[in-house]
Amino acid sequence: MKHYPSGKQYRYSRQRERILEVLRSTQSHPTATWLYDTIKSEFPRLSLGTVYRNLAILVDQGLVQKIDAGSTFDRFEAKTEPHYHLICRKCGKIEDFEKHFFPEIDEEIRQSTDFDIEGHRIDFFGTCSDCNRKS
Amino acid sequence: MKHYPSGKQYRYSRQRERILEVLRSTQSHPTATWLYDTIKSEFPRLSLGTVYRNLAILVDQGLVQKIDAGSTFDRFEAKTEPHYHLICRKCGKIEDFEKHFFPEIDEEIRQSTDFDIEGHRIDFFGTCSDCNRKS
DNA sequence: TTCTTATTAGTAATCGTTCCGATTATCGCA
DNA sequence: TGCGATAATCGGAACGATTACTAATAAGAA
Repeated sequence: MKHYPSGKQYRYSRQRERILEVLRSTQSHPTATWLYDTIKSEFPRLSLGTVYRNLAILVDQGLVQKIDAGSTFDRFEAKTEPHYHLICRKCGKIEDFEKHFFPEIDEEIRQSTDFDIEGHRIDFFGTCSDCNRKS
Repeated sequence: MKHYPSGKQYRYSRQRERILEVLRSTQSHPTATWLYDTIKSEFPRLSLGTVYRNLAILVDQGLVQKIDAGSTFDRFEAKTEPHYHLICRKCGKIEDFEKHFFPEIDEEIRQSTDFDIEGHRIDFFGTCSDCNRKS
């Protein structure tokens, strides 16, 4: 997703207002295309690019969260033991973290949902030591 | 990624063996393209499709893990309070989970790494109640 | 209203990933 | 060993989500 500068002042747009309304009114976690299809009848000339651009702006404003892997690429690893990942927000580097594992949290979750929980993943976000040194 | 049936018998392939070797020998979390570039010199006629297919097979065999968002689409939500996600492995549905939050695990991780930890994400994987009913 | 400039629509381009047909390699079995 | 069945490869085209570009439109200040 394109990065929009934090703190920028944006003009009002009916499309963006409506995108936020729809996002707030649903329990699901929509894709850009689903939002486009949903609002298209209200804005017959709506463009998919407009949906993407406004989502990026809403993320910049802190009104919307994007659920992703922190990277547009699939990444692979041969380590199959349970472990967590440290993901650097600046350079995208992924490091393994193996000092702690929390098997007990699966059990805590199982007690409050009807999902059949198989396991979990934890990603820690932050800045790696290399990027810290540079800035 | 294409799904390969679990438990299937696969024939030996030099390309696949090498892909696994390289994955096991690196600390990084490579992309398919990086693997392709890395072993291209050993297999001058290597195809990128071969890398993708063999990665999918290795994942099926449990020898490799794929790090992704569980979906090829970006997904968005307007809920900005901290919460976790329940992701259904069968239908891809994402549900919010808000009964527990574990702020203390950031602190535990901070003590054993030089990453500057800002926060974390937890995704629980399993089967949703709808899919459980159907099967 | 008028002027400036951010936003939009429409379309083309990009890029990671998957698919397809022809060729090659693996491997069970004679 | 050699044969036959078929899985795996290669090369390139196709696909799908996302981004980039440009002319037209709309927001908002004066």
